[in-house]
Amino acid sequence: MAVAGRITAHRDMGRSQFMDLRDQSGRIQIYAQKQVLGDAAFRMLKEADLGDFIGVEGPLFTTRTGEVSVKVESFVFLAKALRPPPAKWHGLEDIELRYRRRYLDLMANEETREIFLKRSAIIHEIRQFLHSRGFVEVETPILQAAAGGAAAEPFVTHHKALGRDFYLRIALELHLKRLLVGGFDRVFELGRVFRNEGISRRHNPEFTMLEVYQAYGDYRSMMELLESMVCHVAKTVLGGLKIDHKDEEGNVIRTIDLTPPWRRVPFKDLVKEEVRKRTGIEDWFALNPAQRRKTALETLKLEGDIAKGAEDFEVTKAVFEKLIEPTLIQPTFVTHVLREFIPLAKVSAEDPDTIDVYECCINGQEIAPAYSEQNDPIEQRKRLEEQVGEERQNLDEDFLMALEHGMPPAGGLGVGIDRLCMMLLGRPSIRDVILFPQLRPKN
RNA sequence: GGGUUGGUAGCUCAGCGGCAGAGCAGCGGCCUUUUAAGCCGUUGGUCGCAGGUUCGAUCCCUGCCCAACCCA
Repeated sequence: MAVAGRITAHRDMGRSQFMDLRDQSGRIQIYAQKQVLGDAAFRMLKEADLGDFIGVEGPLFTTRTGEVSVKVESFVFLAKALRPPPAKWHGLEDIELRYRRRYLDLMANEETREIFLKRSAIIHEIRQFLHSRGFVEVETPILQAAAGGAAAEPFVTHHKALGRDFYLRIALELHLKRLLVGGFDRVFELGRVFRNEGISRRHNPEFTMLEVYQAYGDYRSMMELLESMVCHVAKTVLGGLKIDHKDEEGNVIRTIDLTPPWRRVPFKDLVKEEVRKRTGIEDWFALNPAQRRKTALETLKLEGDIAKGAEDFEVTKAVFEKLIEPTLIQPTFVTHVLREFIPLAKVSAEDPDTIDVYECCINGQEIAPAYSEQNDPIEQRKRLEEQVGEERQNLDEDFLMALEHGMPPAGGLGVGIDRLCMMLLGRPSIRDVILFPQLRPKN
């Protein structure tokens, strides 16, 4: 038997010694005896520190207490640790150190290793699922001359040779749609996007996004796709569709039930009902913009959530995001979202104020929006020009030109992978599911 | 941005005006089936940073840095 790994514990008995070796696959105990190794070699093995890596050879045997162990006949030093590992019993509890020096957290805490092994499995199963449905995985530029596809502040960087600034992408959308124009009917990209915003329990400035586009589909087919994909992942990685979230004492604080079909409810119905419950106003959307603003600020107490110059639709958006989204714990497709929210989606035939879009909320957070993609080049130009206003340099002219060559009707889906992991793994902070979350640099 | 809590040895923490402490890790011993091994001994500090009050500050005050949580 030959094994190698890091020394994580040693129990010195004088003329014999037990050690625990660990690698990614687990832990094994080794047993060394002076009588077997000889004075010099035995002494050298005892010199090894916690954290060192060694390889040992020898037969397997079972100890008096029943543990299968390797009896060391020979060993070799593989690597030296100059600094000690975190304490064996308490592990590493300091939350700041766990984020800043994740390697120590991984060394010390089994739970952390579990989370990131499962995150890896989740991403693997997402790829499996999409491949099985004929989707092609692609990679598109991260450095972009104009950052489009979402309303978010981009990071700016600089290309020396070209002598100009570039933006880090804030979404994958516009390049994937170019591929639809090019004839790739089923594409997806799983990659990092960057948004120049604050850091919180739910926001990391760089995060992982999945976007999927399916020609000849629409937002309804994207419901089936998302439901099936998330259920596939939950079954294969977690073994079931019911997910318990626990507090720090291990008490179950909520159970998320992913059993399809998920609830479907129009955006306006949700807002009307919530406003009626809180204010008695029968129809929020029958109010005029001034009344809406006054109600939101004074009765609903959203003064901090609505900017001074906020547009009317942003007032309604704040009502949804602050008062309704946090209550959507069980999977819910919020459909028929107001058209101003997303300029890249098709207007709904049923209600021209709204678009063929859903926002899928689970665990009190928006996890995935999807829409019937706007593919009318003239309408698309109009909507994007309205959105950017005077700032024409933010208009992606190449994308608009691509659309003019004809894009098939398509359903598109975006999934915040980090938030999906939070939901599936029951973690309350995005930092718990990102290996190296962004913190303020120390010193 | 505001509030609350925290930052003391490598790790986990106590101490809260009067010599800087414990457990684990480390180091030196004893111990040939242990597993949080055990026993004896022992080293280790910019008490987050900078000022202030005081005979004397880890402790009280002010400012700043970092973090977690809550609020906006």
